[in-house]
Amino acid sequence: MSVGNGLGDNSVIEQVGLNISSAMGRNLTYGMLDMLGKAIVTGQYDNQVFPTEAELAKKYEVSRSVVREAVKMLGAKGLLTARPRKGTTIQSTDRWNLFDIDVLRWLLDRKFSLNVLRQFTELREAIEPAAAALAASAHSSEGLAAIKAGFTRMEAAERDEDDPLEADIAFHIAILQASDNPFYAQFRDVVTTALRTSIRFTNRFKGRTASLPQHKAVLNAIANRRPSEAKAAMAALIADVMALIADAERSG
Amino acid sequence: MSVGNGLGDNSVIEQVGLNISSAMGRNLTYGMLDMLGKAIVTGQYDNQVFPTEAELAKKYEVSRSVVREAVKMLGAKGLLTARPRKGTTIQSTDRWNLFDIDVLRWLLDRKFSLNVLRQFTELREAIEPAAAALAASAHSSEGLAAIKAGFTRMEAAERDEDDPLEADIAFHIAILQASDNPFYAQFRDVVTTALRTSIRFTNRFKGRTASLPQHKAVLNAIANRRPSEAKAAMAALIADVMALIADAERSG
DNA sequence: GATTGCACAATTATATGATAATACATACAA
DNA sequence: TTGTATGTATTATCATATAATTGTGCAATC
Repeated sequence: MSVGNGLGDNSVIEQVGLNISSAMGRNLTYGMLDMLGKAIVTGQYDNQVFPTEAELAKKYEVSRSVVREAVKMLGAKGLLTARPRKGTTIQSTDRWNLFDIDVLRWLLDRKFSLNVLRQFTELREAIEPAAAALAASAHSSEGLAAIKAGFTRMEAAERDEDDPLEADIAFHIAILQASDNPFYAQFRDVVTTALRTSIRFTNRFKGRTASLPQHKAVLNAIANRRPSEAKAAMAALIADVMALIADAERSG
Repeated sequence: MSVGNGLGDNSVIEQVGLNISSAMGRNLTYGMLDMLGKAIVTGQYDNQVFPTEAELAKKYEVSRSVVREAVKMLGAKGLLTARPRKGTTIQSTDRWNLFDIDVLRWLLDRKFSLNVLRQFTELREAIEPAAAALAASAHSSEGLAAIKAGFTRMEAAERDEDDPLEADIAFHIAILQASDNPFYAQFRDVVTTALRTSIRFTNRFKGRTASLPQHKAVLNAIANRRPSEAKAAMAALIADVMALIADAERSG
């Protein structure tokens, strides 16, 4: 099945046909989702009209069903919109659902920008202290146990007996969950994704190890049900992260 | 085409067949999305296995393509997941993307959502003061102009020359946008949806009219580039909203 | 009796082709 | 200039067929 259509063959890949194969996802549709999503977010379609269903199907050698379902999912995430006769078009970036983990991952996978990391940390400065305060007043015994477990893992990581990043994440996630507010808990995957990606950066500076005493202060305040203390402790902790980023922005 | 299949005919509607018709959305697929999403969120499938594609297609009298594309969208929003042989299943609520405006709308549309409204306002208590602070230090001239415009609309609404709810929304949205941080700006649609829905509740008590002086304090602080003042003013404003909700929760 | 392997079946996944609906663009008419 | 008809490109919908996946149960084996 030849591919030399009228679209212009500007790359070897295009000539051969982009073989998605379910290696890229759990099936063709999810492979397509990931490939298109990444392409859109990285701006590969910026100065051209987005292809039609038929063109995408031909280019990626999949059926129109696969294309349509992937496009529908990208629509649900705010990246695309489709209209008869008009075609499929990329929505303006302010319509993108940044709290969708796929979108966030695509965003962070691209040429990583300190700017995005800073903006994200600005959000954490609002969310996490508030979550800590809520956790202090509302936590269940299991919630507190999870926070403690996270801290214990951080101590273990200090002794090289656990992964420091995963321990750190576990601690922060546990607090979000302990807030007993689904909107705060919602940031779980977002914080995880963003931290996991940003570690490349922050690792570069310190020998790592997020400050254990600061984390302990947060833990204690929550355990003793002191909301404003927990809030302040968490705010201090994230302020340090922010200072690190500001440093990096200055030094380039 | 008879519908008396083996699914059990427990309602008149089901006997006749649920006619989606594109009146429910811009087309059949979006109608299906809305109908299924609402049904899932309101718990209509809670104690039963979720229907298969074929069953849904028959029940709603649409083709499998329509069902599949709607299901894919609901999957992208975190509500559903599908596996061969296993069928389509509802994901646990902590996987639902609460910052998707459709999901949020379905959540708020259901009865007894005062609790959700309170939890959402707890989030606003963190987000909006921080956004106001950022807006105070980072706002552009257009950003400030939009905030002023929102306030002007609120003044007009006071004189019955504008819709008070829409004016209030415009003010808060403008601040989120002026923060110049896409993660904060992201809350635009969420805040809009939530406020628009919540008006039913808050309307019940006072003649409503969000406090004009309080909003003016926020505006002035931002205009004069005083972040901490803006933050405090906004926090006071939302604390009042929260008090209103707490009142409602007490009185039922 | 427990484990392993195989056949079967249910369900989603994919492909294909046909027709309908939508709405942009153009030409033509008033 | 405005309105109207018509052609046409694209998504929307339907129908049907086949493939892939995987849980279930039965049989074979140890």
